[in-house]
Amino acid sequence: MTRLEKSPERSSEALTSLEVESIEMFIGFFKLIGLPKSVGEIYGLLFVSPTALAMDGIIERLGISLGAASQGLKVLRTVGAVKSVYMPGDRRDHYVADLELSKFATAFIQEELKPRLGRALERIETMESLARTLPLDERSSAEERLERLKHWLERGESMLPWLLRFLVR
Amino acid sequence: MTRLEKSPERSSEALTSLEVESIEMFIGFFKLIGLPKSVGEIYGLLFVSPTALAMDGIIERLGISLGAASQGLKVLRTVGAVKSVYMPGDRRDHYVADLELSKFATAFIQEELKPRLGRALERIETMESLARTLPLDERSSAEERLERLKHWLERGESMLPWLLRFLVR
DNA sequence: CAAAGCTTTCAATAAAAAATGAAATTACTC
DNA sequence: GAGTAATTTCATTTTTTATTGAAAGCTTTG
Repeated sequence: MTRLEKSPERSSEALTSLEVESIEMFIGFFKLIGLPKSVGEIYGLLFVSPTALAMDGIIERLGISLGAASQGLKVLRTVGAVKSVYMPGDRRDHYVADLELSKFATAFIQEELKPRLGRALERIETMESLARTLPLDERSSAEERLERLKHWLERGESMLPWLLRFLVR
Repeated sequence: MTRLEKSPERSSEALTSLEVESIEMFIGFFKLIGLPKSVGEIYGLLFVSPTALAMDGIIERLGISLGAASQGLKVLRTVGAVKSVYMPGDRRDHYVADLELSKFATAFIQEELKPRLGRALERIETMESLARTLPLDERSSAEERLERLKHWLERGESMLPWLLRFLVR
């Protein structure tokens, strides 16, 4: 059975302007949530790709390294932004962009925002006990501030479920 | 009229545990929205400070450089996270933390999120015209994806005013 | 208006983050 | 199960970002 000549498509051709636009846009979005350029590049390319792409195709097209591609795809997979698709007769993994864009935001909220708010609220408990050991004049101002911060964090925390619901539809 | 001996308070004493907790917490929050450590340090210190602090006090207490302090305070001022307070008989500026914590989030939304969404939506227009020049088979998949992304971005944009209203009370 | 105090600026340096690619690992094929 | 293809890992290098501190620029004071 004759096997593939690897990625015969337009692997090493220059990026089209459509691809460039997409890539630039997603680089920006991903940077916003703290992900490196290479991750945005990969997603941007996949987003406008009409076919699933194998890792070596991505590498050639974007001119990034093996390591960056592998790690970038791992991130995208764990965030659910990309999924791999079975291609009969080809042993490479092939990737497509998952179009549920809300997943990025959701992952960011669940994995960054929510835990950070939780930890901050714990920290405030600690700070409140520390404040109780202060001389009275300093104590009251510290306590007021902590109270205020706590309030605000709780407010933020209470908003997250709503936000998540909004995002998933 | 006898003038100040500069910052007679506890300027160069080690940080208290309360201060350390506060600083660590704010470093984390500020990093989340892409601001450097020094900015978080300054805000964290000011947040639990019962008195307004001058720049040289901040420098001594935190052990950061003049430049970092000046630039950090500038950022905090422009974001509205800190305000300077007049201290009679002292020509240095004195800073206090603004307790309207929502300002950070608001500034982030107004200055990062909103413009980025706007630019992305423009970009999509461009991409839509580019897509129209594609061969038919590629064209329809690209158009579907763009349509979907556009929808999602518009949704996000429509949520921002609500979010802002929620944050400001 | 000169001198001193305070703040900002910015070129140089240091620290952190990301990318590279060779080597190790895993998975598939015959 | 040996051989090869695909993928991951990770020590090193590159790039990016933040910090430093000397010098310049304001402002106040006497």
